[in-house]
Amino acid sequence: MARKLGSSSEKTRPLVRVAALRLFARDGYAAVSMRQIAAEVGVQAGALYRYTPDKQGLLFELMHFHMEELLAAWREVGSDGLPLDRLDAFVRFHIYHHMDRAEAVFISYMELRNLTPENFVIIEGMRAEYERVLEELLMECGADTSDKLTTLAVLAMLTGVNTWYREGGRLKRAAIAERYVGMVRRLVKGPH
Amino acid sequence: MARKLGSSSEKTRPLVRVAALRLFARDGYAAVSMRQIAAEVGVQAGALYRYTPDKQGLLFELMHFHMEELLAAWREVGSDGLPLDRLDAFVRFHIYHHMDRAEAVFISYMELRNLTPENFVIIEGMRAEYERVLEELLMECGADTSDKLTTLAVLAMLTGVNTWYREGGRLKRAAIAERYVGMVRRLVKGPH
DNA sequence: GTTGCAATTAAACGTTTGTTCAATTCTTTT
DNA sequence: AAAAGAATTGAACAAACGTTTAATTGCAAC
Repeated sequence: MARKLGSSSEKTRPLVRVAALRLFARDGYAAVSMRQIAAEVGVQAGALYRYTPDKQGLLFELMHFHMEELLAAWREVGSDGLPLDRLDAFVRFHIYHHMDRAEAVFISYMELRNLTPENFVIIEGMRAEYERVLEELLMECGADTSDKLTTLAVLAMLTGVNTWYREGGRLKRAAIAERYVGMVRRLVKGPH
Repeated sequence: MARKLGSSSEKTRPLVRVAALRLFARDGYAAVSMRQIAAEVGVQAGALYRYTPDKQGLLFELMHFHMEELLAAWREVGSDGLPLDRLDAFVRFHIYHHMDRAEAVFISYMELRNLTPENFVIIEGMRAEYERVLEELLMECGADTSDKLTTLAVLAMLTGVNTWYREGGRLKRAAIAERYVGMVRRLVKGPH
C-alpha cells in the first residue's frame, strides 16, 4: 500500500491533466472534487499534490496552457497577402483550432470566475492579446474599429461554434469554416 | 429567536429570488451555498426551505421564469411589415431585453449543466422555441436556412453582447443595437 | 384575549470538501 | 547488495455542505 508498480511522474502527470480537463469541462470546476479527479487517474486524492500545489493551480495550468498554445499557434500560422485573405485565414484558424480543443475552450471561458484575482489578470491579458490580433486584421480590412464592437461580435460568433459543433456531426469541418468565412466577409464589408 | 418582526412570505420570497439570482450569477450555482443565500436575505439557512423544495428548485425557478418571460415578451412585441424590418425588430428586442436582465441571461446559459436531466429538458425546449423564432425570420429574409448554422451564428453574436456590455458604459444602448442591426442585415443578405 | 397558523431560529444530521503527513513500497543510483 | 530518492497510500483534519426538525415567536382571526 504505497508506491505502485511502474509508477512515474512522467506517466501520472499527463493523466492528471487530462482527467482534470475532462471533468472540469463536463461538470464545472466547483462541482468537481479532487477525489473525483484522483479516481479518474486511478490514484488516491493525496497523490495529486505531487503534481499541483492545489486545485486552483490545476485550473490555472489548464487555462494558461490553452491560451499560450492558442497564441503560439497563430504566430506560427501567421498570414500574408491581402487583408481580406488574411482575415479569411484567421477565421479558418480560429474555427479549426477551437474545434480540436473543445474541452479546453469550454473551460477557458466558463471558469474565468473561478480563478483567483491574480490568476484572472494573467489569463485576461492573454485573451486581450488574442482579441487584438483580430482587431488589427479588421482594421486593415476597413471594418469599423472605432470601438471594440465589431471585434467582439465576430469573436462571439466564431467561438459560438463550440456550443453546438460535435465531431462526426452532419456538417463537415471545412464546410462550417467556409460558411463562417463568408458570413464574416459580408459582416465586415459593406457600408457602415 | 423565532419569527421576526414584520416578517411575511410576501416580503421574503422575492428577497430569496433576488439573492439567489445575484449570487448564482456572480459565483456560479455550484460555488454558492444555501447559507450564503440566506445571509444575503438576512435569515438562517433553514428558513429558505419555506420558499424552495431544495437548491436545485431555486435554480430551475430562476431559469424557467427567465425563459417564460423572454418568450412572452417577444409574443407581445410581435412584429409585422417586411421580413427585413421584422428581423431588425427582433435584433433590437433581443439586445434590449438581454441588456436589462444581465444576471438571468448569464445564469441561463452558464448553469444549464447544473440542471437535473428532467429540468434540463424543459429549459432546453424553451430555448429551442426561441431559436425557432429567429430561424423563421431568417428564412423569410431569404437567408441560408438549409441548416441551423446561420441561426446559431446570429444568436451567438447577439447574446455575446452580454459578455461585455455594462450599464453606463461608453456606448449607449441604442447605438449598440443599431450597430448590430446593421451587422445582421449584412450578414444575412448577399449571396451565399 | 385567547387560539391557531405562519415564519423563523438554532441545533443537529451525516456527507463531503481540500489538504497534510507519516508510513510504505517501488525505482534508481551507487 | 545497500542506500537514496520518488511515488503513493490511507488515515486524519477542521471546515463546509444541503437538509430536517423541534422549539419559539409574531401575527391575524375570532
